[in-house]
This record gives sequence, structure tokens and C-alpha cells, in this order.
Amino acid sequence: MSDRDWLPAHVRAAAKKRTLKAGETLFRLGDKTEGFYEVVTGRVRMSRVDRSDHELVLFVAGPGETIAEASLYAPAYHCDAIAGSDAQVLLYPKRAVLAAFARDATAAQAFTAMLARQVMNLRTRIEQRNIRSARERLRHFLILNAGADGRSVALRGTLKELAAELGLTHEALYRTLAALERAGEIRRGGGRIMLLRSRKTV
Amino acid sequence: MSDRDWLPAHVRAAAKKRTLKAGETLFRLGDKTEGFYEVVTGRVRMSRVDRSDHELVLFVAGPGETIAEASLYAPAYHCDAIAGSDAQVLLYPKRAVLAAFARDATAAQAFTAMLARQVMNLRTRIEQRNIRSARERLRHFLILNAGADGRSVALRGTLKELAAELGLTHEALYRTLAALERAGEIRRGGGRIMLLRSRKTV
DNA sequence: CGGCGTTTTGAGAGAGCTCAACATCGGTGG
DNA sequence: CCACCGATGTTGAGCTCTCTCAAAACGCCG
Repeated sequence: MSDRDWLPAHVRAAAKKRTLKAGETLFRLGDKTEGFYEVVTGRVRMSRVDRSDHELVLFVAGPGETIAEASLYAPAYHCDAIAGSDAQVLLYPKRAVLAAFARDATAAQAFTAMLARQVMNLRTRIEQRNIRSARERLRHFLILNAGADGRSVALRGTLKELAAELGLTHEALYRTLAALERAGEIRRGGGRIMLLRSRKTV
Repeated sequence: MSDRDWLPAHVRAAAKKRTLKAGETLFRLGDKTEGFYEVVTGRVRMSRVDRSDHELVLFVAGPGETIAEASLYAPAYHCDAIAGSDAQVLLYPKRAVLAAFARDATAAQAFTAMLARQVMNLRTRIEQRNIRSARERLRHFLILNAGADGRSVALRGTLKELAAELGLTHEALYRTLAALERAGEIRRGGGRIMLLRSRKTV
């Protein structure tokens, strides 16, 4: 989900690092846009506050994710960004980025292509969230993330993190994994999940 | 979610209409990319088929939604697209679109900006799906979609459609609406939902 | 060896889903 | 104008599944 190979090196070099304490504000709704950010460490949440002072979380960004890409084309930010933990972020200055895109059509196209891919991925993820059953949701994830051979999935982090990504509690994920393994559908080991046979071997 | 004002008129004019019967294939994984599509009527689902012939739905597009934007920058489609019902779609030919972008930087930028907005919206939607409680999810939707005044939401379709958009069964939505209305939190009428007071009037 | 976080399993409760019946509304045709 | 019909809207009852709270085994690192 986080391929940032789409930014020309000289733009990446123009990025400014910023360090945030937990709870610190990165920008607020209405602030003039400086550019978009990439989260390096920690977490930053985008949110809006309704008239009754309730915070409405729009998105929580973790390491490797970018936020406020749309700010490149807007004069002001459309929501608040607040560090959920101590965090480091990179600011890609609007001016530098847009200038690079104007000069280098390939760079602009790479950026657009990246966004198009993201749209795809996000839509897929929403579809996944529509699946209620933990088992089916996990299957959806496994098949979608199986390596080229379609037979095994490499786990990038802990199972707890995977549970969060899937929108399940870690207990539910453990149980479902155990059930699938008992059913002979998968096998686990060495940070990987091997897909054995599927249920309908038609 | 469906603002297509980002395509220059002459590109929109170049679109080719295509009519599909339910179950008909629009394109298949590996097909050479012709361009991206917009669904006019009916529904088209993007899906992939795993080795056991199970269809894995990635995304279901309805009227006004576009699919396969990423195909502009890829030589072949990455999944299948199949009409879920009788449907009409518009094909925006890759060649014409890319040519327009090359000629007209503003058009290209508008497209990119649109994608960036979509990424935002989709992320917000995923965040919404993380909310388990039907009541909280509905509140999230209402506050987010309240008009400029922040006091009422215009319903675009039927409540059943809204339920689907929220990822709830229509029964659950009806009940939740009734409960919120009973609690004096909202009022319904004339295709609108009025937000009254919020629970914590601090 | 002693913590600390992940992984695992258990028991119970709550919330939404499923199935079902019924009301309501708009359009259609007699 | 009214009866009929299909789709939307509404409410009820029971069930399933995940979440929550709890406790314990495991693995890693100082």
C-alpha cells in the first residue's frame, strides 16, 4: 500500500522532516495548505469536529502512509491532523511538488497512477469490510495477498497488526486461523501462511 | 462521490457507450486495456477468480461510478469486470484521455485532484466501516454528510440503498433510525434527516 | 531468571443478522 | 375510481457470531 517510488528524487529531497509529540496538531481545518505529508513513525489521525465538540475520525495514518494528497489542489485543509502518538512526518511542499509535476510530465503521471492504484486498493478493502464472517474475510485477504504462486502469504507484522488491518479483534483472528488450520485449509509457519486446498476442490 | 466534471468535454464526447446483459463480461484479467469505464445504469462487479474457481469480488460499481482508472497506466487489466445486472457503461478510450492530458495540463491536474479526493473519501469510508455499532456508524454518516448548515442530510436514494452504503442490513438501519428518532436525536421527513441535538450537549 | 508483549484458549453477553409477517406507497389496468 | 401488485418501509423474535473480559502459555530480551 505504500509505494513512494512515484516521487522524483529531487522532490523527495525537498521534504521537510517534522517531529510531533502525542496530541500535537499537524494542521487544522482551514489552515492554508503547505503540502501533503508522509508518516514516518507513529500515527497521525485526520478528523473533523462537529458542532458538539465530538471528534469524528476520518482516517488514521501509520508509517509509510501519506495524508492530505488532495491538499495539493486545495487552498486550505479540509480537516484536522493530530498526532495520535509521538510521530515523525515528512512534509512534501506543495510548491516544490507541483513545480516538479509541471516540469516533468512523467512524474505527474506517476503520481496520478499511484493514486489510481490506491483507489483500487481502497475499494477492495471496503469490499473486504463488507464481509461479516471472520472466516470469509480472512480468506478474502489470504487469496488477495497470496504471492505470485498463489500458495502462501508472507506476514509483514504481528498477527495483532493483521487483525487490526482486517478489522477483527486479535482473539477472533487467532480463533479463525486455528479453525482454518484444523480444517486443513491453511498451514502456518515461519511468518507465512500456506494455502492448502480450498473448500470446493471441484 | 461521483463528480465527473473533471473530464474535458471533448473527452467525454469521445466516450463510447456499451450495453451489457446481466452476466456479460466487460473485460477479463489480462485483456489489453482499452481505457476506463463509467457505469451509467446497472451494476458491474470487478472480481478475480482464484485457482479453485471461486470468484473474489473486489468492488461493485453502480451508476455514476468509474472503474479501472488505473488501466490508463497499465497495459492489461488486473481483474475481471462482469455485469451484475443489465447495464450501460461508457468507455473512455485510453488513447483519447491520455492525449487530452498531454495537451491540457489542467485536465490532467483535474483528474489527479479527483483521484486524490476519492482516496480521501474512500479512506473515510473505511474508517466508518471500522465502527461496529450501527448507531455510531449512522451518526458518523449523518454528521459527515450534513449539509453546509450541519443540520440536515438529504437522502439521495431509498433507505435500503443507504443501508447498503453503510454496510448494514436494511432492518438494522430502520431500527436504528427509529431509535434515534425516539431518542429525539433526529427527525425524518421529506427525504431528509434533520439532526436535532447531539447526545452530549456539553 | 524475570518481565513484557504476543499468542492462545475459555466463557459469557450483546448486537446485528436472518427469517417472517405486516404496513405503506406508487403505479397499472380494469 | 378502485383493486391489485411490487417494492419499500417497519416491527417482532430468535440465533449466531463476534466482541469483551479473563487467564494462561509462549517467546524474546535484558
